[in-house]
Amino acid sequence: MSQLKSHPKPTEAEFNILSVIWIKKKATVREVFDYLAERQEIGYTTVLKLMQIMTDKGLLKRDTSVRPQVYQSGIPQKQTQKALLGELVDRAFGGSSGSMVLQALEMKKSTPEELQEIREMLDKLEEKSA
Amino acid sequence: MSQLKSHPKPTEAEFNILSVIWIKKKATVREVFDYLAERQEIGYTTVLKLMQIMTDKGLLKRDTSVRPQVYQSGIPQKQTQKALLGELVDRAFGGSSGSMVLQALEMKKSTPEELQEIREMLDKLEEKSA
DNA sequence: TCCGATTTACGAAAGTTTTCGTCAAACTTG
DNA sequence: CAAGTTTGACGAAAACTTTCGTAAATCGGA
Repeated sequence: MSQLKSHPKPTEAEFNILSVIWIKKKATVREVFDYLAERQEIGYTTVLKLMQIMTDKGLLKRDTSVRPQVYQSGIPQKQTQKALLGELVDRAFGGSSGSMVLQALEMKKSTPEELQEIREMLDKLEEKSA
Repeated sequence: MSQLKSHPKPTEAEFNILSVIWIKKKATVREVFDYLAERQEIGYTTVLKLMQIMTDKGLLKRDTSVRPQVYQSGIPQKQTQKALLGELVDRAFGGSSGSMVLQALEMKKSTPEELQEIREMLDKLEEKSA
C-alpha cells in the first residue's frame, strides 16, 4: 500500500494538487476539488483518485480517523522547491542561477521587504567569496 | 506536417533534448544522442523520434539540405524560461518570486559578475517603487 | 433507525508520452 | 559501382498519466 522509498517527482496533475495543499496546509478532497474546479475542468472523483495515488506514493499524508478525511503534504515544500528549481536552472538556464534570478526579478514584482532580504542575501554571499 | 500554432509546452523528454540544443545551438541527432547517453539510458532512435516529433510541433527547426540533418531550437529560450519560471513560481512558491530568488541564491553559487548584475537590477526595481 | 446525501474505494477506459524494431535512403570507401 | 555504415521515416508496442463509472461505506437529519 504505502510506498516508503524517497518520493517520486510529482506529475503535472499531482503538482496542481500539491500546490493547493501547500496553500491550505490541510484540506479535504472536496476543498481541493472546489479550488481546482474554479480554474480548470476536472471531476471530483478524478481529484480523489489522484489524491489516493499521491498518498500511496507518499506525496500526501492523510488522516483517516476523521470524516471527511483530511490530507496534508507528505513532503516538505522546501525540499520540493529546491529540487524543481535546481532542475529548472540546469535545464532551462544552463546551470546559471544568476541569470535565472535576473529573469525572475524583471518578470514579477516582489515586495520591498523581499527586495531587502535579497540584498542581505547578496551581502552574505559576497562576504564569503571575498 | 509542421504545426504552426503557438508552441505547446515541451514534455519531460522533449525538455531534455531542448536543453542540449540550447547549449550547443545546433546539433545533429547523433550529437544530441551522445550527450544524453552519457547521463541516461536512451536509444538512438528514441532521440531521433522525439526530435522529429518536436520538429512537427515547432519546438525544433531542422535543416534538411545537409546530411546529417542539423537541428536548432524552434522557440526562443527566453520565452520558454519565462513560461516555465512563471509556472514554477506560481505553483511551488505561491506566486512569490522573491522567496524563489532567495532560495535560488542560497542554493547555487553565482559568479560575482552575476551578483553585481542582480544588485543593479534591485536598484532599478527600487527606484520604480520609490 | 431509516433515507438521502456525501465521501471513499475500486477498476478499468481513454489519452499521452516514451521507447524501439524494421526497413529505406543517403553516404562512404575501396 | 558494390558492400558496408550511418541516418531517417514509420508504425506500433509499452509504459505511464489522467479520467470516470459504479458501487460500497459513512454521515446527518427526520
